[in-house]
Order: sequence, then C-alpha cells, then structure tokens
Amino acid sequence: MSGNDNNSRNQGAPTINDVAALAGVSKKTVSRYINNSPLMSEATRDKVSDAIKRLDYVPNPQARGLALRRNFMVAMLYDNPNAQTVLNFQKGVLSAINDTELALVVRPVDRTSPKLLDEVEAFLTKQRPLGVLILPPISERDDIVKLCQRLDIHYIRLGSTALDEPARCVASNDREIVREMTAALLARGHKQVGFIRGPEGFRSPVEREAGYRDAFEAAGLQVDPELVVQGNYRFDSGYEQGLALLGRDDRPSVIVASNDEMASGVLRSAVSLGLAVPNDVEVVGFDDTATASHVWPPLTTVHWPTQEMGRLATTKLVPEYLGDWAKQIDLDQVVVTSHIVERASAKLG
Amino acid sequence: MSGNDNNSRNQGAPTINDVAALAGVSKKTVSRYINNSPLMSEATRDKVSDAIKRLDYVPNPQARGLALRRNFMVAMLYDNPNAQTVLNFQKGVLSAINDTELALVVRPVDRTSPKLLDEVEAFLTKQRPLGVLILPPISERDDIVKLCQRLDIHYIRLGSTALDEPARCVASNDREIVREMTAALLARGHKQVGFIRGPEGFRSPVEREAGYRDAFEAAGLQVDPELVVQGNYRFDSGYEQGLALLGRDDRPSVIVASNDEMASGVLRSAVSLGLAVPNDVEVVGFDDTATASHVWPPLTTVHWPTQEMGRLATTKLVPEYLGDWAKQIDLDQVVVTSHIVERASAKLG
DNA sequence: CACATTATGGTAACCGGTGTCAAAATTAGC
DNA sequence: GCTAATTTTGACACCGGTTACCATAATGTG
Repeated sequence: MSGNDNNSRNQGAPTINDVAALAGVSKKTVSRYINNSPLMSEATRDKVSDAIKRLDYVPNPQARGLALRRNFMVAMLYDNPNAQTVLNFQKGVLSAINDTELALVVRPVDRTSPKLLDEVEAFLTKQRPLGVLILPPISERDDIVKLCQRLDIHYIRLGSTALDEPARCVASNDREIVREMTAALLARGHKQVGFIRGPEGFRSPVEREAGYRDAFEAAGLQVDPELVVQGNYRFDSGYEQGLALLGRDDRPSVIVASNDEMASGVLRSAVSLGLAVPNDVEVVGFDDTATASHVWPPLTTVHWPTQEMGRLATTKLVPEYLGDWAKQIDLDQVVVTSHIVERASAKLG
Repeated sequence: MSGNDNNSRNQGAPTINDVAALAGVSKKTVSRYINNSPLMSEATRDKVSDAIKRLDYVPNPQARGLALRRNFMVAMLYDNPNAQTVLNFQKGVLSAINDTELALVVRPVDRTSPKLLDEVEAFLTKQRPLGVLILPPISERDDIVKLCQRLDIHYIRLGSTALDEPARCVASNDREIVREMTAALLARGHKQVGFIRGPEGFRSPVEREAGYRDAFEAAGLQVDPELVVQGNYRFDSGYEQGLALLGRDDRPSVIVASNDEMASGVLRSAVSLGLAVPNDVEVVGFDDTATASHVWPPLTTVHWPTQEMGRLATTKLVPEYLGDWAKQIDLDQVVVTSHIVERASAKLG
C-alpha cells in the first residue's frame, strides 16, 4: 500500500498520519474517531479502530492540547501541613483522574514566602492547567483565588467549611462533628473538658473551636476560658499545652485537641506527668492520620475525609474529563461528612 | 503600526507572534531570544526583551514541546510505603525543578495490582514525560525498568543501594550506616541486640540487616538467630515482634528496628509489657520521619536522606533543564550519605 | 570601490492534532 | 430513474512554537 512507505521515520510513536495512511482515510477522520464523533459510518469506524490497534497508536496530548488550547493537567496547590493529609487528598484526586488523559501536577508552596503569589502566578501562567485544586489551609487565601480568577483558571477550594460558592468549593463538617464529639464527652459526665486550638489566622481551628463551644451551649453549660488554650497544630505545642492543662489542680478529665499531632503531644505530656491515658485523663484528636493509631494509647479522633474531598473536588473541577461515574455525582454537593473513630484514648459511647 | 491590528483576539495569553509584532521582528528572532541563541545583536535582543516584558509573554510549553518532540514533565512513580517519605522525595525533586519550565507529575501505583505494568505503560505512553523517577521500593522491579527502556524513556532508580549503573540510580548507604549504629550499640556493651527485619522481597531490608550483621562480624561476635525476627515495615508488626522479643527471659537490651514505624510499634509493646525505654530496653529506628520525634521517648534513628536523594536523582535525570547549579553536580555520584540522629530512645555516644 | 565573508533576519514547512466548510457518497422522495 | 436532502468524508488553514534554508545588511579585503 501507499501508506507504509509514507511513514517518514518509524522511530518515535506513531502519529495520526500513520493511522490515517494505514486505515486509508484522512487524518480528520481519525480525529473524529478519537473524539468519538457520532457522524461516521460503522465501516470506517472499524477500519480506523483496527489501524489504531495495529499501530498501538496513542494520541499525543501535547498536540491535542495545542489545537484545543487546553492543557490536560490538573494542578494541586498546597502548603505542607501534614504529609499524610496531603497524600490522602492526592490519592482522592488520582482516584478520580485515573484512566483519563489527565495528569496531576503538584505544586507545594511556602505560606511564609513573600514571593508566594509571584511563584504561584509563574506556575499557573507557565503550566496553564485545566484547573487548580487548592488545599487547606492556603485555600483560605483570597489573594490566590483572585489570582486564579484574573488568570481565568478554574479552581476548587477545599476546606473545613465552605470557602466559596458551592460550585467552587468542597468542605468537611468540622464544626458539626466536633460538636458531636464534645457533646458525647459531656454526656458521659466530663465536667472539665480542655480544648487546644489550632493556629490563629486559619478557618479550620475556628470551626473546630466553634463546634466545641456549640456543644457546651447546647448542653446549657459554660466554657471555662482557662481550659481553652492556644496551640499551633504541631506536636510540640500539644505537649506544652498538655503540660499546662494537666498540671493544674483542677486538671481536665478530657482534652480535645484540634488535630492528632497536638493530641499526640498531649499524650506525651501525660506520660511526663505520670498520668495514665485514658484512666487519669482522656484525649481526643482530629484528622485520623496514621499517627492516631500509632501512638499509645491509640487516639479516639475524627476521621477527616480528605480522600473523599479530593475526589469530589476533582469531580467538580473537571467533570467533563472524567469517566461516566462522574455524571452521577451531584456537583452542588459541598460537604463531605466526617465520622468519629473511637479508640482507646477516650470513651464516647 | 501594522503590528497591533494584527493581534487577532487579545483574549488568551500573548503569543510569540504578538511579541514579534510589537518588537518589529520576525517570530524566528523571538524564538532565538527565547532559546538564547548567540547569533543576534544586542539591539534586537533588547527590543525583543522589551516586548516580552511589556506583554507579559510566557512561551507556551505545549507548543514548544510539540515542535521539539518533548514533553516538559518529570514523572514520579511510587508505591506508597510512607507518606512522609514520599513527600520528602517529592520535596527534593521540586527543589531541583523549581524555577524551570518543568512540571512534576505524580503517579502512585499499587504494587499488588496485577495490571500494574499495563497501567504504568499506559501512563508513560500517554504522558511521555522527559523522564521517570522511580522511588523505592518499586524501583527494584526490573519489569518496570525494562518497560522504560522499551519505551525509550529516561529513568532514575532510587534505593537503599545502587540498583543500576551509576548514571541511572541514586542510593543511600543503608548497610554502612546500620553497621555504624549497631557497632556503636555493641561498643556500649549491649550483649543482646534484637533486630526486626523489613518485609521480604525488597532490597532495603536486606541491606539494613546486612549492616547489622556486618557490625557483629567486625566485632567478632555471633548474631543470635533468635533475636532476628521478621517484620513488614508496619507499626503492627513492630508491636508484635516487640512483644515477642521483649517477652523472652533473656530479652534484648536494645532492639534495632528496620524503620521508625516498627520502632514505634516496639515502643508500644514495651509500654504493654511495663518496660521503660530507654531504662529497661533501648530502641532505635530508621528513616527519621516525623513519627520518630513524636513518639515517646523520641527515637534514636538514622536520618534517611530522602530529600537529597530526590534532588540528586532529578539532577541526574534532566541536568540540561535545570539551573546553573546543576552543572556543578557530579552526575556520577550515586550514594547520598545518611547520618545518625541520637534522641532519647537509645544512647550511642 | 567592487567583491567575498560574515552576521543577522525572514520565509516556509513542520510538529500532531483541531475546526470550518465544501465535496462526495448515501439515502429519501417523487 | 432522477433530483433533493442528508449523511459521511476530506482539503485546508490553524494552534504556538521549532528548524532548514535563503535573503539581506554589515563588515572586511584587494
């Protein structure tokens, strides 16, 4: 046939021209097949399909992207709060774009860098991804979101509460679930319930604290302001505040930490003070990262549904590129619900 | 000028044509500037540079990639052993490709999936990255490497020991450093040194165990086979084997675990048995992940230089795309050296 | 000052796909 | 059986860059 000798060099992957030549049709027809256009006859469809199989042809996403003025990548922007959490979000994202032509490009940033915004802009203008998933806590930064809007790049903000209009965000129900957990503790008769906040300047600590306060209000009780202390989500702050709270004469009978790392710090502080968990004091955390089950005693905590959030966020970001399953998803759903995991560090039931 | 009315639509980013028009030169000249070709006069260089600045022009990597038959992405292939570790490797990679036109695409895989090889092939043929960084432990799989070779895709294997020719791999000195640590323990007079292996079928556990045995041999001592037990790198196995080892009448005075997770498990088993660390028994780990400093007592461990490995691997993979610093790096260097971190769980000095 | 050489810039074709639109092939209508 | 309506297909220009090759301007030489 005339097709074969037309193949310039057979080094490199076969192109649409090779397929067209082998199938005896024009490249446009092959293109139609790739984009499964309905306007082709069964006969040609088969011819093309055959040629593609014979050549192991895979369309070049760069060329497609250029022609369609699109870049088949989804970007994930994050500041590194916790490796486990980031990877869980990532896992959710990947579960969604698996079996698609999309690639996941990761871009960690440093929240404290003064050039942060410039770096993000450079990244976005260079890569021009289909969209950006902005992970907490930087999802709260309006300057980054404004930047996306200015650059006309799709984005989804993930967070502990709705950070944007429903189509543009995914949230967990932190406030609600902390309220529930605290309520359970109060219901078990705890009078002194300590609380360790997360760092200032972010929403998730605010939400979690609000949940704690909600429970007190619902029970008609007063929060003792001395038992609410400030941490920064890191282990050390949990340790220090644990020492402070548990060193009091009227020490709390249970401490609610805003995340597992701080809860682990509290556990260690209990050891330092010679207190046994959960007998002398109970501890609960938040996140349900691997740490939660690896400390002693394993933490009663809230399972933060990061993976599900990553998946839903991706579905909202690029539904048209995903499999058929994506069509079943309600894109107006914002909240992914957490659940409580009871382990040895505190009794809730 | 004739340049301006030529701008079809100014929606979308400016293109090389816009720059050429504004600078009053041909697009070829702009292209020369971008690829900083030496054959242009200072005058034109300035004109072009000016126009680029005025338009905020950023070359389109897709178009460049298409013309150059290249895809400006680096892929990272990994099976998820430990989130912290993966993210550390990732961080090293990103530190290298920062400020370049390269993007990092991540692709986790499931070691146990029977379709693993097909999935990887689909990924590589679709994305056609510049190269792949293969993280441990799947870096040990020859079938994946063969696949890369067949597809003619550059790769670098990272691991606990050299897994390939020097230009194609980066390694840490696990054996050496475990030997060193074990030797230090023996030197302090420990007679019963327990060892918990990692899972079978991988190199890193073998290397680490070899280091343990090397130390005994160097000291002219016999390894007690009963004190060498099998774990699987996960917390639970550390706990179980810790119970077994520490439950013996002649229990070891120190336990060397092949990673921090298992070492944490051992710590917990000590708690269960009412033994104090480091007074009744000492424990050392390997990896120096966040866990190591968050358990009680914090672990004496080996800092596994994952970040440095990621950076070096990237430098070897795509030196020509990196900054000038990359030219100073010795691309034949294979080993990145670890170091010991002494914390409270065991004394070495 | 004419001519050979070098520096510089422009033109056209191409990378591997896409959209537009008109031509060819099929089907339908009478 | 022939024309009209409808499908199916292909030619061509284009996406935003690249290289190969050629044309021109600037410089050096006899």
